[in-house]
Amino acid sequence: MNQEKAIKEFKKYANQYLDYGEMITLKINHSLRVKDICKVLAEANGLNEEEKEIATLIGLLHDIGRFEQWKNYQTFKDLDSIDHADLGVEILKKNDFLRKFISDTRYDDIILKSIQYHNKYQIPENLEKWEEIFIKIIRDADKLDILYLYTDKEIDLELDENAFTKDIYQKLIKHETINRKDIKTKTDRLSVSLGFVFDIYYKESLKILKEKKTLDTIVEMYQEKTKNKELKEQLETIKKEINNYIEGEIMLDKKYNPEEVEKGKYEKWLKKDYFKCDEKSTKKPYCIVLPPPNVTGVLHLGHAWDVSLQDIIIRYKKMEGYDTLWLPGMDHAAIATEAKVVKRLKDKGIDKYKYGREKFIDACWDWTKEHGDIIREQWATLGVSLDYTKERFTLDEGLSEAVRKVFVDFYQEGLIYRGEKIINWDPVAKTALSNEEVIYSEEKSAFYHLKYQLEDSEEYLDVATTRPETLFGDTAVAVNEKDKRYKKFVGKNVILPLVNKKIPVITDEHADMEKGTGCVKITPAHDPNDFEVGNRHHLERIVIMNDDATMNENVPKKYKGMTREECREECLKDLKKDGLLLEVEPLVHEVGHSERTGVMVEPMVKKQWFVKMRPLADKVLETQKKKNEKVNFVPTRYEKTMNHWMEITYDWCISRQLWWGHRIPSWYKGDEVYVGIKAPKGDGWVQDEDVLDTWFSSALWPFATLGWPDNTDLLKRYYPNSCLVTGYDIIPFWVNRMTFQGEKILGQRPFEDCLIHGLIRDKQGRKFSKSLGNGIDPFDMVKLYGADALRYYLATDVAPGTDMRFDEEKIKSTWNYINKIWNASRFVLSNIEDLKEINMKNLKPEDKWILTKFERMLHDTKKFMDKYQFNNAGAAIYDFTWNYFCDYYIEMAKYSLDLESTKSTLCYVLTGILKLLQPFMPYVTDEIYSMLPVKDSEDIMISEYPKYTKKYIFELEEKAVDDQVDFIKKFRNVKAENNITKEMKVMFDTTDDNDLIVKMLKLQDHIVKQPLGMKAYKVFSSRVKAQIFFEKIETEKDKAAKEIQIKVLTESIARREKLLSNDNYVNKAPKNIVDMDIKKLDEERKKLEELLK
RNA sequence: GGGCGAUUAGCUCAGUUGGUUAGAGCACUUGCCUUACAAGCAAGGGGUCAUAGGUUCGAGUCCUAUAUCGCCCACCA
Repeated sequence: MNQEKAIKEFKKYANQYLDYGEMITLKINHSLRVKDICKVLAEANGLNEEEKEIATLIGLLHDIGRFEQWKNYQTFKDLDSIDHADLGVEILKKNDFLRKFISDTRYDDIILKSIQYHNKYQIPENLEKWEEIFIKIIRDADKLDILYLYTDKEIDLELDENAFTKDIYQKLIKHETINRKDIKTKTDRLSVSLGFVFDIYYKESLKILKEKKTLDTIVEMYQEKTKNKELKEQLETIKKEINNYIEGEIMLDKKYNPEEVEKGKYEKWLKKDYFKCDEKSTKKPYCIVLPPPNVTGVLHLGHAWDVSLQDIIIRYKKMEGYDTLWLPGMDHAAIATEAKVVKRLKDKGIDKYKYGREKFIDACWDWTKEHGDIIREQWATLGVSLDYTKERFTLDEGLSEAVRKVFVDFYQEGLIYRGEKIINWDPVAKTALSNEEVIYSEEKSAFYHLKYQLEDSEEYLDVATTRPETLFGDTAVAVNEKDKRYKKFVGKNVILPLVNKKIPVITDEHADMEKGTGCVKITPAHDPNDFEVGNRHHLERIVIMNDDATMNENVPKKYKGMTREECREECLKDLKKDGLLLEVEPLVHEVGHSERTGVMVEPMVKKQWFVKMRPLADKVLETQKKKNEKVNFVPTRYEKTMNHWMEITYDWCISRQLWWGHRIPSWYKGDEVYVGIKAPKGDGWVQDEDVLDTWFSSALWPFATLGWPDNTDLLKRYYPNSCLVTGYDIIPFWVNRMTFQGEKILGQRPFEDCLIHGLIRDKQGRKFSKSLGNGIDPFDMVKLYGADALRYYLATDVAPGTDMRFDEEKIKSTWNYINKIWNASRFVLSNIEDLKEINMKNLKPEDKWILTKFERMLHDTKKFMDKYQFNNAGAAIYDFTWNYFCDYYIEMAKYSLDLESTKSTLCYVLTGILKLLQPFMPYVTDEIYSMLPVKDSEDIMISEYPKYTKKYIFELEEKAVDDQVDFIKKFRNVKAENNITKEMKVMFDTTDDNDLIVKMLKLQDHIVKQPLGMKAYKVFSSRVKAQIFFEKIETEKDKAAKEIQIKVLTESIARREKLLSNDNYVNKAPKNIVDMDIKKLDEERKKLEELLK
């Protein structure tokens, strides 16, 4: 039969891949090539081209594993002539890349396992024996990751002469970039792709078992085939076992799968209204308002960090019995959003100004809706418990009302005024900017020394400037009064170059004798300092630029219409021509750029609205001195950041020449100005075209969202907010402004605590930026490791207030941690199914021990949680869970799983761990909690946080078991260090009950009652003493190690002896510290004695 | 120029009012298929806590100076 026909035939069966028998028969009969089998199966599984290729590779990898004679294979001569399995081995041996590739995917384990099993279950001679092995293997199936069973050589594949090895080898090389996740998925789908191998990949087999398909089918099939009565009966038993297994033990997959766990949970929580606050509740209120993300974009890692911290606080407080409100919302982000919408329209060929204000604002609302939906979806993915019924927007009706009221009130009080000042002008967005919106960056430039000729004289002034093009706006030259060099010039006029206008030489303190030449040209309309000088000397302000920073009619015709940059070039040329350019001195200096548009900011005189800051800032500084009224920053050092800002702040320019935002509630008619919440009556009034700085509205966020200016129940209950969480970069923009607004408007701090976190950087410590291309999408991390792992990592990686370097490895290791919890839970759950209630009677010492350890950990954890030290809280729980509960208690519990006390303890402690972790990992804890046989509430997130109780502190048992653990560790250490193996015998010198130790160390077959006549090594803790007898040849290395140990011990003993003989120390140091030293000294002496024997 | 912070293992970070032999994760070495987990278990190696002084019975921790790095603010004719 030719290959084509065979493939066609095989295709028919490809979808029924569960029937191994058929597959084998087919493949054998048709001599199908592995390549073709893979291809067909890939197609049947609906894989695309690329996946198909990977599938083929996986097929080969599976195949490598079946090879047994690899040890005999010596050379790698001819790719085409060798068996593909040989090739696999050779590739493994010779190709580092592939080794790594396979190692990364854990395939080397699979391969090793398969070889091991190959050895364990000998290849049978005939079908009868084959069945026996098959039964054995089915019995083992639930314990194994993967099984390979080879029939015999006859049914191996026959490769045709054009073995595909070379081809596949090439492909393997090509696929360096396949990541593990892909392999895993594809493997699952293809785990039965090679019919000549029985590979029951665990996950697949679980599915199959659950669906009661394959194993039943296979068992039945072999029941039919076999004539052996005994076998038939055995198979029947297996069938029963399988059924029990399906119904009983299998509740959780062997490996933690975040995708499965997280599916549907958020919807469930929403449906049950778990996130809603309860204004009517008698519980204590706890409120956080979410820093509203800008609707400009989607959430990034920084947001994920920010919301994770808040969610942890909210979930913790909820479990602690508070009525929690976490109020979500978004920020209209005036200039940022406007810039994005302008760009979007521009891409469509639409000009903002031609489009018109109304239509433009509609376009902004469309943008807002689109991005709002994405952001809400992202919140859901992260599992954050926001109360969506209270969601707000900084530009919604209520906020608009609040904004207008504040504006009008402040205006009437004189805290808001309109005036001409130098402001930072963004010539692209054509709007004013606040100081905070200007970013300074270094730029290469030059000091240009210009010749300002004295009127009617040959003498001149050397005026240095970095901006020669602004000379058209010059109205004076200033020198310092004390500067003797220029005394004679004062009061005279100089000729302004290029325009030949006379301007006066004046004295002003602004001119610094030390700097430059000591002469400053004064351009009052285009420099903040010069503006001040101009005010002092009543100088004319000549604005020389249009709003787009091109030169206007106040410059000579030649330059009109040029950009700033063009004008500078042209001026320099002309100055040089006239011999007025004295010197060009290269210089690097900081130049201000617009945060949003990136363009160089032009200082310009403009009429703008301002908030008078001094009285507001002073009020904050006053309040911050009062312990019970101030905003408490965590960490406290950020208090200084705010205070410093409050001290140096000056008037806040709040008007923006934009369309998207709160329009200024001010109307004009001729010279008349009306400021009010509503438009004035009568005709002819025109409203101010400008809108307010976005931070003006977000500064009202902590109370406007709760209903202010109405005195609502919500406001009364949740203001001041309990806590605010944000990054330190936002302190000047937002935290400060919320603080003075809250204190001014409501007379109280906006929030009691302010938890500050840092910025996220990449692994090299660089900021994430688009230009570097080092951005990480948090939701890619969620896809790979789950939201729980991401949240836990973000919350626990660094101490509060510090920057974080993003490290994917750490998220991976968090996955490991969750997997550990997952598996511990599987173990516990499978052993406490029949538990009806927690019964703490007849506790064994180890039960009391773990309960005590738990209580102690709980005590610490709560302390850390209350101080927002999630890194410490996380570490405390981690240490307990892994190093005490998993490594010791579960191991100890294995010997008394039938006792109710053990089951109760397991359940109690596991429940406790889950509850403590719930705020960090809401999804996986919800999943496991839901399977507990005994629990105190429907879902974990509404359950009570464990309360510290002395009831479960058992100091005696704690010490006793601590000592046993100490002994176990020491014993293992001695064993490992001395290479003591199976032959050892152990004798306990102490008569106490050492049952637990014997079991934990698996010493049952090694106990002797009398000392043996061979080398003995003493192992002792405070209470347990034992001797290990073993044959040992002491090597040089051992001797050297012993020497070092003796040296270290001797030094330590000497140090301690000296310390303890120091009366100063013994008298002044705390007793427990001294006692500790005495105890340690004693132990060290004993140990040394032992070593010197 | 003013202010704030950092410097601890190869890497990323903890380290509480000064107190046991300075910890964790990853990486590394050795052994292990151990009935929850091999993405695991057991054991181990690895640190002059940036440097120099000081206070103290005792300093990673407090003080002073220096170096390096980072951030914020201001200035920049």
